[in-house]
Amino acid sequence: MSKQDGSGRQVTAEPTDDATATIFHVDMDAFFASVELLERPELRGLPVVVGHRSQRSVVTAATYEARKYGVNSAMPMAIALRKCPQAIVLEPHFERYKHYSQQVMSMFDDVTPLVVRLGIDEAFLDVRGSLRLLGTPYEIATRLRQRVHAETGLHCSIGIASTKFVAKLASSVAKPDGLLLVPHRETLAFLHPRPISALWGVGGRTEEVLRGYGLATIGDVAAAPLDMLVRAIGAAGGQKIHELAWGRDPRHVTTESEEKSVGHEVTFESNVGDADRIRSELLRLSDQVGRRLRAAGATGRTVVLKLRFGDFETITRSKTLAEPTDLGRRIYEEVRGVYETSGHAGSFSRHPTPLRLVGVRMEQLAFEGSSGGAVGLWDDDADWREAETTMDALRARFGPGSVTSASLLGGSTKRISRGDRDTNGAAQRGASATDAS
DNA sequence: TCTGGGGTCCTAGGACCC
DNA sequence: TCTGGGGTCCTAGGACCC
Repeated sequence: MSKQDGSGRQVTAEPTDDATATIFHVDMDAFFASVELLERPELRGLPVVVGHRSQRSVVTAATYEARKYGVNSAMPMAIALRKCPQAIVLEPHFERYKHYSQQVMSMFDDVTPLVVRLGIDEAFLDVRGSLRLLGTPYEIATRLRQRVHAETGLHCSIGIASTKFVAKLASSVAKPDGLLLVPHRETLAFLHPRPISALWGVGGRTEEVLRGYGLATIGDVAAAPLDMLVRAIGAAGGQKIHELAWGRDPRHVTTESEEKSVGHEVTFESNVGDADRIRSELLRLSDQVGRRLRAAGATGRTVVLKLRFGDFETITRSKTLAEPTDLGRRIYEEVRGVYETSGHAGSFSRHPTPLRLVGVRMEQLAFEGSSGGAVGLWDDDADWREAETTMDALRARFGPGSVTSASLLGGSTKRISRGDRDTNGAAQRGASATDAS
């Protein structure tokens, strides 16, 4: 059924030129960790994890040597180090990852225009239109893997199938540094023996529920009556996994869609009860969100405040505005209003429940040029827009941390900026330049 | 020494309108 | 007079994914 290819990895024996399987899922192997090892080749073969060493951090990536000890990404760093005390912890360098990501993604673009990026280290490709020019899917994938390694030193795995879901599953089976083609007619034989947790959308909770119904494999889900699945996990989810279990997945590899929300959040090193400190974080986060919106040419209509308490209980409170905005200052006004009425700052303000996380998100985005008409603005907002645009320019020149809206707001928020330790000398200079304008 | 930060999608209830 | 049905918007929470 399957054989080893030249690099010692599993591939299906036949037929490798199955033109019904043209969808690739390309997944970089232990991406962040592998990029770090390019700079630290002496650490090859050792258990390496990427992540902060701080109290509340989690593992961002782990080499396969570390995974042998049960270490996985998203695992609390404390637990990872308990499982593998000799693990070498490296700080993440996101700019580096972005750089390699762009390099690799542009190689995908050379193969086909039908590329959908999934985060920083994965993509779907449909090579349907490239067969005549570039060869069979198997040949295209083999050359692509070789090129990625030759030009970056990184390894990737590729799953090839007739649908996205099966391709993704195939790449996970092929990992690491592998290639697996599942011909269309072998789809069900490939799917049905696998555990339900392999289904897209089935995480820990859903797996538990489905196991309660006696379902263990994808084949069990395929054989289960649809109304039982709907009763178990809801209408949409039930339908979806039933379709996936039969190898049906209508999603095409099409160009990416617009973002639906933009947000930032922060987990404190230790819980914070002080409402003023929370307000200053909200200002900083609102400012970041506004900056992201302006850079994307978008405005948002709904602001969402997120609070996580010491016991991990998480609440959100939102408010939809009459007018959309892309200004950090407006976002802050609204999110602060929501915060003041959330009960955290209000009646308990003398002894607020300590928070472990605060977040700010904008939803209901509208993009420049898209329908919906012009954004209505108050005169006041026009002035602020000018000020924040100036801040954007200063940041572009002097660095991201050079100006903060705390320094810009001045006056009543001086109290807040005092707690903002990011404000440095450059920020002060930037702020006065802005104030003068 | 227990849980990041960026998101998407779904559900469900209530308000409101016709 | 004691109560329909459909549609849309808003809000809150939760599961899941990378």
